Amino acid sequence: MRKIIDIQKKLLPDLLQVLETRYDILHRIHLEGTVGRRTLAASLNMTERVLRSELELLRAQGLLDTATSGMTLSASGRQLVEEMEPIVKELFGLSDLEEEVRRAFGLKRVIVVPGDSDESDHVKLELGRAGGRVLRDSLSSGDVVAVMGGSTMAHMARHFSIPSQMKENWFVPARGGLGESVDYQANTIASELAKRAGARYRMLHVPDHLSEEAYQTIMQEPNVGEVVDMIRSARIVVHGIGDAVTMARRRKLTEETRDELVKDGALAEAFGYYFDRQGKVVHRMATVGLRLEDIEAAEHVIGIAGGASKGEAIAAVMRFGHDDVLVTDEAAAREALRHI
Amino acid sequence: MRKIIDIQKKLLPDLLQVLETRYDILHRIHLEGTVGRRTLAASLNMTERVLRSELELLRAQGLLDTATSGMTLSASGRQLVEEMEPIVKELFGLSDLEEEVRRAFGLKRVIVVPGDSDESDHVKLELGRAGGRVLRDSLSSGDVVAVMGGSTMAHMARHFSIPSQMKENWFVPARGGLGESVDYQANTIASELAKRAGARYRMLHVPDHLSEEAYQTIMQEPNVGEVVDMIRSARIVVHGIGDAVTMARRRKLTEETRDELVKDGALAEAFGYYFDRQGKVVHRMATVGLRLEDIEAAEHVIGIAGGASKGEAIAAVMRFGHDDVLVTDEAAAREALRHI
DNA sequence: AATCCGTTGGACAAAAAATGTCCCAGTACT
DNA sequence: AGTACTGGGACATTTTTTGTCCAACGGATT
Repeated sequence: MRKIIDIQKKLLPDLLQVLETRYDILHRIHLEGTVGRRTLAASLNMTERVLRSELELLRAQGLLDTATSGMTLSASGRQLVEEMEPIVKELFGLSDLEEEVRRAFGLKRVIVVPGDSDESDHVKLELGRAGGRVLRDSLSSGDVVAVMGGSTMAHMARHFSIPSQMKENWFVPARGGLGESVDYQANTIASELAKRAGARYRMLHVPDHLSEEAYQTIMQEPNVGEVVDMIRSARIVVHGIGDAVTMARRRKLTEETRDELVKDGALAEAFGYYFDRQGKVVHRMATVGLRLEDIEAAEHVIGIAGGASKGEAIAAVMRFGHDDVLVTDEAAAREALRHI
Repeated sequence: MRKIIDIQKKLLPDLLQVLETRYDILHRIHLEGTVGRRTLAASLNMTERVLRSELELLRAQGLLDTATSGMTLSASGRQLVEEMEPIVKELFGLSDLEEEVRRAFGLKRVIVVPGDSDESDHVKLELGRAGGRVLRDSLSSGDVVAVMGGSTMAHMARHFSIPSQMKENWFVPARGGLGESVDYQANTIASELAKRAGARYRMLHVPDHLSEEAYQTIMQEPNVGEVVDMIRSARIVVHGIGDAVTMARRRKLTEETRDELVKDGALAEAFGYYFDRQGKVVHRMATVGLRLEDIEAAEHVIGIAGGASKGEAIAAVMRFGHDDVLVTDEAAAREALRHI
C-alpha cells in the first residue's frame, strides 16, 4: 500500500497533502456530528473560502450531507472515514515524527523521508531529492548559496532540478577543497548545482592545511578574496552532517589531532567544525571559507543527513542551534530523538 | 490495494484525473523513445503550453530527461511507468470499457461505474450520482430539462447537487404521470431536481390512457399546453431504460397489448417508446409529452440504466441512435456489448 | 557550407481559477 | 422574541494557468 502511494506521489507530489486535508475535514465533521462551515474553518485552521471549495467537492462526491443546521457525514462518508483511519495512521506517521524533531531542536522545518540510508541506497537518493526540493523552495532570485561536500550533498546535486533558470544566483563551495574524492568535493557540487539551476558559480581552490603566512598570502589573491567574500555573504547554506571520527580520518587529520578531538568529546562534524554532544564547537578545520558568524547570518541553513548511524551526530549539530531546516530519514530522526 | 484505490477515487477525483494525464504523457514518451514537445502535444491532444507545464513537473520529479533532441524517460521514469501499469488499470480500467461502448453505439460520451446494479444497491446509488454529474456538466443557464421517471432517475434526483444555483433553468417531466408510485414519477423527479438545482419546474398531471377526444380537450387547457410546449423545446432529456415486459406490467397495460408487444419483438422501453432488438420503435405509450422528433431535436439526450439484466435493453435503445450520453454500470456495459 | 526542420526555454499578455471577505436570509434553539 | 448559528451568494483581488510568439540551438540534408 505504501508503495502505491509512493508511486503516485511521483506523479502527484501534493497527493498526500490534499488527502490529508480532506481526510481531516471529514474526520472533524465525523467527530462533531454536525457542524457549520465557519466553526469548522476555525477548528481546522483553514480560511473559510478554501474550506468551502473542499466541502463542495466532498459533497459532490456524496460524502457529506448539508442541512440548514450544518453539515453531517453521509453514510458513505462515515464508512470512508472509518476505513481510512488505519491508512492515515500509516501514511502520516512521518509527519508526526517531523513535528517532534522540529520541536525538539527548535527548527523551522523538518523533512523526514521514510527508511534508513544506512540500509538502502534508495533512501539516500530520496534524501538527496528531498534536500533538493527544500533548497529549491528556499531559493529566491539573487541568492548566494554556499554548499558543503559529502556523498549526501552529491546525491542532492545530481538530482537537483528547478522549474525555471535562476541566472541571478550564485553557487559557491562553503570551504576550500577538503581533500575528498572529486565527486564529493564542495567545488564539484557547487558547479553541478549551478549548472542544473542555470545559475553561475565560483570555485575555491585552496589546499587544506595552511600556515598562517600562506593563508594571508592566498587571501591576497583577488580571485580567492572575491570568492571568499561571496561565500561569507551567502543567504543560504546547505551542508551535510558527519560523524567526527570518520570525517577526521577522511580528511587525513594527523593522529594527534584525532586523539585530541576524541579527548574533547568531538562527536559530529558539519561545515568544517567539530561539535561535542552538547553542540559546542570543539575544533575547526584550518581552511578558508565560511565562518561561524556567517552561518549565524545566513537566513536558511539547511542540514541534510540520514542513516541511523548519524542520528547522534545530527542531534549534536542541531543542538549547536544555527540550523533552520533539517532533511533526514526516518531511522536518523528516531535515533536523534533518543539523544534528546 | 483495491481499497486504497477506492478511497482515492472518492476523496481525490480531481487529482486522479491529473494522474491520468501525467501517466499518459509518460506512457507515450515511453513508447516513442524520444520525442519533442510539439509532436507529443499533437499525439496527446493537448495544447503545447499545458503539456509543457506537466513536462516541467515531471522533469522536476526526475522522471524525464531532456536533451536538445527531445525528451526521454529517465531510469526512474521507466520504472515508474512499469510499476504503474497495474495501478492505472485499476484506476482507469473502466475508461477502456467506456470507450468501447462509446464506439460500439456511436455515442458522444459514456460513463461506466464499477459493479452491477442488480447485485448491489450501492452501485445503483453510484449510478445515480454519476448521472447527476453528467447532467450537471451538460447544464447551461436557461436550458429546459425533460426527465423521465423510474427508480434510477429517482436515485439521481435524490443525490443531485450543483455548485451554484441555476435560477434560469426549468425542469419538466418528459411525459404525463405514468402510473407508477409517486417517488418514481417523472413529476416528482423533475421537482426534486429543480429544488436541488435552485431552478424552476412545471408538472404535468395527465392521466395515462386518453381517448382522442379527451386528449384534444386537455391540450386546450392553457396550463397543460404551456408545459407541453416547454417539454417539446427541451434541450436536455434524461431518461432511464427499462425491460419492455416489466415496464408494460408496471404501467398496467392490458394483457392484449402486452401480447402484442411481445409479438412485435419489443425488448426495451425508454421515454414511453418500446423498441425491438434492432432499436426500431414498435409501440408507443398513449400519453402527452415528448415526441420522437423532440428527442431528435434535443442536444443532450442522456440515458441512465444499469444492471446486467438491462444490458440487452440498453443495447436496443442505443441502437435507436438518438442518445448522446449513456450512464451505466460495468455489468450492463459488458452485457450490452455482447449484444453487439 | 548553407539550409531546414524540430528541439527546448524565455517572455508576456490574457484568461481562468482560487481566495479572502462580507453579507443575507434563513432556522434551531433558548 | 431574541440570539447564535447555519449555508449560499457576491465580488474584488490575487494567483495560477494558458495561449502565443520568438530566440537560440543542434543535427540532418541538401
